[in-house]
Amino acid sequence: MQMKAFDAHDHDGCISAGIVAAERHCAEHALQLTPVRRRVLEILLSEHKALGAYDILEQLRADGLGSQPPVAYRALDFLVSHGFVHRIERLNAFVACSHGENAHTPAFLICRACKRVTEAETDPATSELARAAQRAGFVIERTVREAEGLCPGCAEVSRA
Amino acid sequence: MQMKAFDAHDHDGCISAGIVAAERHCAEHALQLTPVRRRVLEILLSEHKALGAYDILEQLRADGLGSQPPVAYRALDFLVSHGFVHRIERLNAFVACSHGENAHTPAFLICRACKRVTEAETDPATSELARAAQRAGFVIERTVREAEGLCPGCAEVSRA
DNA sequence: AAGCGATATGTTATAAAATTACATGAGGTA
DNA sequence: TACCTCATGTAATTTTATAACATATCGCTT
Repeated sequence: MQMKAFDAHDHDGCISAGIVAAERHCAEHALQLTPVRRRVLEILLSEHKALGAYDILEQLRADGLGSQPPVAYRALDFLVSHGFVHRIERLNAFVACSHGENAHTPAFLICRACKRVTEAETDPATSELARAAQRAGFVIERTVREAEGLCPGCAEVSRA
Repeated sequence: MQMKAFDAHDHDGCISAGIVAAERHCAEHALQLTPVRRRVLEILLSEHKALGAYDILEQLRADGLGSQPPVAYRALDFLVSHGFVHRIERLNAFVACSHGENAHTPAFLICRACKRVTEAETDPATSELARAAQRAGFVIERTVREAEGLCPGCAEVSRA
């Protein structure tokens, strides 16, 4: 299991791996990783933090790549719908996926102090949500699992 | 486990039980269940659906109980912070709690067709989120667990 | 090459959700 | 009374998201 966001690591690798994975997936599925989409993904890959659409838009603007909200939202829709980026409902914000390109059911740990977000792979079948749904006869199409709190580093600081 | 929202039931009982539980809790804890707060709780108890703050505000306005957004948001903040109401992050909306007054870690099943929301009690300790947090050394303060899909009734209709 | 459909982007305007800041009011209590 | 706390009233603004319509680009067909 990867849980890089809260640990020191070679972050340049995260960026290039994310871009490469997206490029490959797009090539294989006849999808267009256009300049705007690619740039939005890069922006999100540049830190393990969730960014709001307007934060991203600001950076796009600085790059001369689009200045109106729909530009950012459309790129984000594309990236989210193909699994390159996840939306964090709790924050109305977005993070780059950190699990290569395969479909998955992620859970997120959101540090309220340093704002980093880490993605944990979960087994949807064994979750409480799935069990509750089964008991109720409910057909799940999408789930949101997000925990807010303190990452190891920030928890330690706050105890000190 | 209660999972009333998707089943036929004596709904008047839900409303009065919700109000009574809130009244009692407020009396015991020296909290004020003011007319606006009480009315917002009633509005939310009147259906097992999530309502946006502005939907609620509209009803308050009709009742002459307040017409500006902060009125609704303040009442909702109060009700949420004392556990009488839950916020559904996925919908930016609110539902009345259906589990009496004790603190709990609910999960929600949201039907995208009929819009009803049901609350399932979960054991936070055994959840995927808790396991992931434990592995990472993350201290959870709050969790969001929401599943979107089709309730039993709407799933059947869509299969027909 | 001209025309066509599909996909992506540019731009204006607006909607929806939430908060800030400051004024007012209703109770208790010293 | 004077004061404090809690709750409400109100105006203005900020933040997040979408609708609607125009333009551009690319591949395909004829």
